[in-house]
Amino acid sequence: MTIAQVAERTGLTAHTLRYYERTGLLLEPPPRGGNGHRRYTDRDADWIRLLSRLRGTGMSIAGLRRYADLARRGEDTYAARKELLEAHRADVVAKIEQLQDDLAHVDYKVEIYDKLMGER
Amino acid sequence: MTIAQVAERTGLTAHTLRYYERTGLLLEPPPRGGNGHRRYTDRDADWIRLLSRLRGTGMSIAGLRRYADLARRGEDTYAARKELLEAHRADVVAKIEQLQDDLAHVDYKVEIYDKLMGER
DNA sequence: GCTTGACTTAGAGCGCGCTCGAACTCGCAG
DNA sequence: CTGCGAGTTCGAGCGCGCTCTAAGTCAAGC
Repeated sequence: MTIAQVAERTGLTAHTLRYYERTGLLLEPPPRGGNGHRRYTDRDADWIRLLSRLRGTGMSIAGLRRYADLARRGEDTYAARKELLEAHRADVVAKIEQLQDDLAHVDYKVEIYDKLMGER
Repeated sequence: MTIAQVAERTGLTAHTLRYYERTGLLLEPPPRGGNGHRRYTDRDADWIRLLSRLRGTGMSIAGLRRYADLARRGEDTYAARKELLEAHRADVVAKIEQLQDDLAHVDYKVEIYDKLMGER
């Protein structure tokens, strides 16, 4: 798979994919074809999709790097990786709750406008 | 109320409060006491808390400014303000859904670790 | 009178996560 | 042979939202 195809499949840009690689987020740098172009496997793409989803939930690049570092060290780190994900999960749940709470106040404000405008 | 008290009540820092003022997020600059210090009213604090909550839900500074600009123009803009909030609300709801979706994938990944580790 | 502490200003600096530009190399189609 | 398009590298630049520094003012307490 070319970098453009991975970009397509993950929703990231080719620029970002190279940046992620540079910054140590891939398990290993994808090998190159004869022309020097990166050749990604499906597993690479799956890994990157996971990264992308973790980013989507607000995990920092540093967090992703920690996770990648663990993953690179093999199955000894299953427990640590699971813990990392669970800790992150808790963060996300808290964030969602905070969002819902803030949203309730926004809703309240909208209601006030309804009343001010005569409940049209 | 002093800037420190508003900071306390809103969870923002005094630095940030001055920054928000500079950047046009307040309805009007708070008047100064004899010593040149800002004197905030409860209504100021309420407004800032709303700003803070909107920020908390991911509204950009530019979005807050648009909202503040409308608010400053008086009751003619009730409808516009309500629309702005409702549009933002929709964004937030979408974001929450996306978070939950991404979270489901993280959960799935955690389960995989459970299995790999023998469901301890 | 001096220190302390809370405030003031203008403006610089920063951390994050990209994002882009410039210059280059390939392989291929016309 | 000449483009063209897709890739490459390195490094700079950027947008956002603060965050902080430096230097100053003022009021109150010792």
